[in-house]
Amino acid sequence: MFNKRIKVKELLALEPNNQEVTVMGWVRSFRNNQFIALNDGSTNNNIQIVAELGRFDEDILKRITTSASLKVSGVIVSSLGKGQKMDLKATSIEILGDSDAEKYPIQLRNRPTLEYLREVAHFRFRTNTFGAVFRVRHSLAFSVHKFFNDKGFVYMHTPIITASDAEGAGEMFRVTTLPFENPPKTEDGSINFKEDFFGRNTNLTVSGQLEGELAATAFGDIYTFGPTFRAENSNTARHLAEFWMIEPEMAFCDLEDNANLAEEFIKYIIKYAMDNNREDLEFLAQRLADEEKQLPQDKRSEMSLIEKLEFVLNNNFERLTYTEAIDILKESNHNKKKKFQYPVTGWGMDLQSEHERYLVEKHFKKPVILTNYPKEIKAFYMRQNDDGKTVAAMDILAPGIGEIVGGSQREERLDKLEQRMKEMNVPADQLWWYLDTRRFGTVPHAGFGLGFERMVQFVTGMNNIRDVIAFPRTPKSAEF
RNA sequence: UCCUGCUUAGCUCAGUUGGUUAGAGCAUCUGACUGUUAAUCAGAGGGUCGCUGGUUCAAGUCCAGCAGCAGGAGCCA
Repeated sequence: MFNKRIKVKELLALEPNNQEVTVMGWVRSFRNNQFIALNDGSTNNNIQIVAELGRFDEDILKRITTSASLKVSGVIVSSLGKGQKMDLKATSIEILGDSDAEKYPIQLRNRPTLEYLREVAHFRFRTNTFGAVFRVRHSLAFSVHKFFNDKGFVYMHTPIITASDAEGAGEMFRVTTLPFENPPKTEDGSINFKEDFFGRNTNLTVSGQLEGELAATAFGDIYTFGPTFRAENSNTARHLAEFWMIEPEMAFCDLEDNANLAEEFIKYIIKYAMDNNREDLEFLAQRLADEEKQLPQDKRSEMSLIEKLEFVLNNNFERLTYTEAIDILKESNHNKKKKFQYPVTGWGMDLQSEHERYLVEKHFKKPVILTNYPKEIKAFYMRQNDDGKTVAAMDILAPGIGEIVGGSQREERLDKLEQRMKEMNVPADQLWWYLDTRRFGTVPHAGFGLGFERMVQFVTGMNNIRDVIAFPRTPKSAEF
């Protein structure tokens, strides 16, 4: 009979009037042999349980240790203390699970570092920071579905295992049941994938986009939201080997429609979190401010986390073309004083992180949508513009995070697409099904990919992507 | 993968020009106190100084290799 419990979040919303309630949760602290701060994950706020002196056996009190799990019944009364409006005056305390204080790895008074908490990721949800981060993450994920559902998009589950490595979005993880020792070989000595489970070489997906395009040419508007895998040896605060990506794809849609949707979408999910996770965001804002106190003045954020999110909601994203961005960079004092590590050589160059950061953080100081990149530095499926030099690509750059969205209008003209694939050595025969959509009822269409964890980073202010996913997979790390 | 830095108690960190028995705060344990808010006070226990090798009379300290972690870069979302 656990369903009689009230969640702490609901409980704290009540007016104390001697109501009898039962709560269950984990001990955050036990002060003065009398006051238990109990948390159940519904909110970072704890319910203070008062175990009146002499009312409970010494051997029960001794077992009330950090992170022990309790079932507590009692009545709620106005608190005599200052830190909270109500107390739960306990009539019964049941220890559901002991927690050996000598061995439990997180003692909150030690102010454990984020790095340390990654080593005990199975318990880090029991801290305020990760409680807030993962409740916000949930809201963002939920609002993604709500946003698209309300617009009539169809949610597609694109395959996790794929046979095409055609997009070239990065190194892939191989999926196989062949034995490591003595795999079957062909006559020329290479591995014979005909004998593998799928009868061909298969990998974990690096993007659901190509399959998404197939669905968009029937449903009109679709989106995917699923795990994505990149076997790159990237060791940064914004890369994971396993991450979640949202990829809408819209038929009858051009680059401008695409950018409009992306901006509306980002603002929508931020607004949703602001409306539904205010307390958690305020906590995270304070956490970030405290963390930045250690930094020199010029490295601190100009705005608080909340102010930054409000600013994003209330201002249009800056839109400019790649060509305009190069001009701004070239004319910038930063460049003239040769302060870029990679000099701005001119049109055609790929933008380095430092260039993107300059545009977003120094020049415009808000999210930027960059469009119409040189075709040489972009993927084969992007629609060629009439100038013959650029493609209808779009990247959205966010302050502090960098590229958060990458998208484009897709090349819907079969001849142009085939020509580009040939130029870029993309095997057209493997992608016959993709090309078929251009043969039968092709339509102008567009879409983008949004890295979910980077979005969570942006909203929570967490600097390291490993701290916004429950169990991060990075090179040399997959413990949990 | 490249560059830089770090690795000393359960956690966060000091540790001088190489020198005898390696320190602190917090946590933990024991006791006291009891309307606390990261409770407070007193005491106690707790270390193969990341690993391997080298230099030296002597290495936590110097050198080399390896590993892990962090930050930056590249690749990207």
